[in-house]
Amino acid sequence: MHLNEKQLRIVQVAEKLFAEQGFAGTSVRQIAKEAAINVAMISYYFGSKEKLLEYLLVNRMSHFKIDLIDIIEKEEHSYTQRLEELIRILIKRIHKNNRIYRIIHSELQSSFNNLKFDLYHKQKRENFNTLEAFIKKGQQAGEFKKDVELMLLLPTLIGTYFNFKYNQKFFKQAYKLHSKQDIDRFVETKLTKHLQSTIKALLTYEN
Amino acid sequence: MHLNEKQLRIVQVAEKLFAEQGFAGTSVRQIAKEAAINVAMISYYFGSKEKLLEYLLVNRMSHFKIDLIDIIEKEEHSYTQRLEELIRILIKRIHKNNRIYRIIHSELQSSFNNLKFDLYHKQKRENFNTLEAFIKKGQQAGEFKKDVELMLLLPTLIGTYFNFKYNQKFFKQAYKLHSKQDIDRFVETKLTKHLQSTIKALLTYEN
DNA sequence: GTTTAAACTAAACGTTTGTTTAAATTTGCC
DNA sequence: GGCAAATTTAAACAAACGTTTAGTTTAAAC
Repeated sequence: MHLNEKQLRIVQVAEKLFAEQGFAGTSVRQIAKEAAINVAMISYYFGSKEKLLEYLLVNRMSHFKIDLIDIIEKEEHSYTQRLEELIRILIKRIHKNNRIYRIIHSELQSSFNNLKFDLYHKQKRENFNTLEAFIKKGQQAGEFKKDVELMLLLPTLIGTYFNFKYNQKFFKQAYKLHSKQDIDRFVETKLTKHLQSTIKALLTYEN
Repeated sequence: MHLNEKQLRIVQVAEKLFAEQGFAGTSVRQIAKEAAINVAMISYYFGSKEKLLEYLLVNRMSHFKIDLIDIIEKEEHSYTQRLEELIRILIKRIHKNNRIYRIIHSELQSSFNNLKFDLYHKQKRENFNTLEAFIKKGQQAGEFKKDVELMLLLPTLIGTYFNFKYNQKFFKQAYKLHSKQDIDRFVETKLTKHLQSTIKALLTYEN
């Protein structure tokens, strides 16, 4: 499905508002107003508000699968170096797509019909498998220690980012992050470095 | 304000539903039905749906301030031991109050009038200050290394927990956590241990 | 210039929303 | 038992909700 200019505007506004106010907290009239289109166009193009969300999720989720393979297989670098690069890419990707993650987080628990979240779970598992395989190889190579709860590595990475995001107002004043650029830079530098140090320490520190 | 039986039921049901479905996604009629009271009673006792949320937030937030002092000042234990105990208590507390945290996370970004969140920010800062003071003492004692992004320690702790929580369906099947007790035990053991190892590694591992 | 399908609009639809009302019931006090 | 206040109820309220309708405009094809 190729989106025309108006459809694109609807999707973009919906993504922003769903992320900020939740699905139930956003009315189709608000979307229409902000996208400068008639309310009926949402039903006309997407069928319903629910289906607009579905379109959003399914189409944006395809960006989720992280091309970690390229980084992981760079055998000229140490496992630690590759781990750092991997974390950098992961956080960059999540920061870029943080809106769709926020929508999923809030809708995942309410919706009983989790059919549209199957893809999410599938990609989550794939990402985990890739990461697990990499770390196990690093453990065999003796660079990473064993006895680590691998399943909780991604929650620590992703969770740290989102707890920062959810408490943005708090960190904005603490770190004097005034503009969007300030925040982008903070995520790219301080937050990424923190996570690199943390996971590296966990995987290499003995006892 | 002392709550009678019905008021208590309203507050408990509201907390559950707001956490699961969001504030906008929950209707007063649904709260009334689940609490087995008449819809009008919500307005009668709390004034409005909005004020019910406010009551919930203000009253439950008083549980947030963590009595870390007792642990921190146990000078017969090493800083590392105290750190581990501190993390255990923190996660236990968050897990117990996870609903109110979820409500705050989702409403914090939507509400412009963040007056009712001032208390939240205040307590967040206090908790951070306590933790910061403790770690700095540990650094002076030579037990903890320097050059750590202290401000991001709590996001890593709390964020890991909530990313686990938000993806509960995923972890339920991965770890075969069928009952609520299974989850409680997982949080108490595996997740807590993971965080203890992680933060300990970060604070003690050199380079 | 006429035809046809797609794009678009304003208005109306039936529900559901949070809240109020007015009457009924319960409670505690004398 | 009688009375006033507090509690509880069902019904009604206006406003907002997502969606549909019926009609108009636009644009391309012939």
